[in-house]
Amino acid sequence: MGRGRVQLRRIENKIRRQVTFSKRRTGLVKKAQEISVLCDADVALIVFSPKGKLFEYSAGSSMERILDRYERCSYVGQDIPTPSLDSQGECSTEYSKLLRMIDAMQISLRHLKGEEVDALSIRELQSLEMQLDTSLRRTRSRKNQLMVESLAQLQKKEKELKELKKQLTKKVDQGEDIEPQNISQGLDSTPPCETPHLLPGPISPHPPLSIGDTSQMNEVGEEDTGILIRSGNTTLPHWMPRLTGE
Amino acid sequence: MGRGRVQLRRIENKIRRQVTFSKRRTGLVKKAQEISVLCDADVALIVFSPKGKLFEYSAGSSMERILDRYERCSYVGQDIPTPSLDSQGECSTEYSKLLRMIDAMQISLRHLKGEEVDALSIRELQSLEMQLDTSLRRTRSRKNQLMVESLAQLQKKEKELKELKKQLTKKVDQGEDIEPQNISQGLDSTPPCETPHLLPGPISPHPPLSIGDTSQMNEVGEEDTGILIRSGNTTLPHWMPRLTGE
DNA sequence: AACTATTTATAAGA
DNA sequence: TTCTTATAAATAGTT
Repeated sequence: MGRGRVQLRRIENKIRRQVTFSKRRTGLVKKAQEISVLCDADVALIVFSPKGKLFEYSAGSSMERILDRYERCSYVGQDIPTPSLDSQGECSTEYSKLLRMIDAMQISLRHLKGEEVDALSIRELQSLEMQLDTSLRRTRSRKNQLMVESLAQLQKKEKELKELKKQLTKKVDQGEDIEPQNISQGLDSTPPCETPHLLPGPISPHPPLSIGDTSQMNEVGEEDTGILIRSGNTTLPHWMPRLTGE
Repeated sequence: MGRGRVQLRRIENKIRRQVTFSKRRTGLVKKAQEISVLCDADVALIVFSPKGKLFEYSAGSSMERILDRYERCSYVGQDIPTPSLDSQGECSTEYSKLLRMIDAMQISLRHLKGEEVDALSIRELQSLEMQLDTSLRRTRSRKNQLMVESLAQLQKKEKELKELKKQLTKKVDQGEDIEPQNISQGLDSTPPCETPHLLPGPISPHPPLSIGDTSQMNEVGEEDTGILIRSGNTTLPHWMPRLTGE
């Protein structure tokens, strides 16, 4: 996408490489954000420039959360790190203990994930079934609880916004000046539901990739309008349709 | 890039969302690879589909390496030269890795057991819910399969016994002598029921007759030699009561 | 999974 | 770095 065909190899010219890096990093982040929004996915992106500078971006959840989740997922079914040359006897004793533990846990995990159930007896299957049933109940219950809370928050927010709008309209009609801070105050103060995924992040020193659109990636803005309702409308969270749709 | 302008919001149509996710995920990975090659950068990309499936990609270094580096960076602020492969504390490095692994797995286990679900976000709860639902289906399906097979075996056995009985009665009526060994062959050779789990492979093509409860199709389906159960009496297996109980 | 009409991303240039 | 522009790429809708 540019005036020349792209060669898939390292750009030798230092300047050009730096420029390309900057541009493409921006593009990558934008793509990441788009897939997150469009497809309701959690995305984490970590980039180290050749100079060792860190750039990070996450969408859907915080980076920390996504990385935790990643570890949880990737460990399951993962082969156990090679017991690098058990050199010391003491070491390997403890080590093998852990290995056995991991082994057992992996089996449990697989069963709870419905894998390898062919290896189970009827008795075991029954107990597993009960366990899963309980888990499912609790999970659904908790999910519902959060949804209800979230919904309440949204309704409250909507109400506040309407009120605010009314006041603003009134002031404008009176030709008065409006304190921007008032607006912020009105919109802020949100402890509630599912974090919207702004960067809590440490990095990204350089800023504002003011690319042509609503990029919410960057800078640690101290304040933020926070939750789900940006762009001043009543957009509902992604799970909302389920309340009525199913 | 497509026939319509892209709306920056969640795609409601499930199919379209899934397709878009797949396409864009591919694109994202490609971009990540390109920036890595062109600009000599290390890139790590982690994506969770809305269903909770993990996709990962890394370029320049291994995912593990990049995440380690990330953690170090995010604590401090700037890069630290790559630590050459475990050179010093081989033992403790490996060991602590196992510990972390165990830690992560324990959390997964708890969640799958419906414990500590309060710590999860709505998103995560949804994905957990789907996972559990799948597991439950599979477990029930497999259980049913075993029950059906077990039942079939029992019926077959019963039939054989009746046949045997008929023959014996006949012979007795004819006043003939009967070989005790014949009887033994017919009746014995039987450990307790509930043995259908020694099979190496998938079992039985019998459709899951709706015995226990409603369950869905199971992806298993292979040849079956109809081996199993060597049960030789008409004692019902322990799970029988549930057939009527549920 | 393939095919295009379009929209997007971006390499060069300024 | 940022803007502009010509062009290469990505991809939404369709088959």
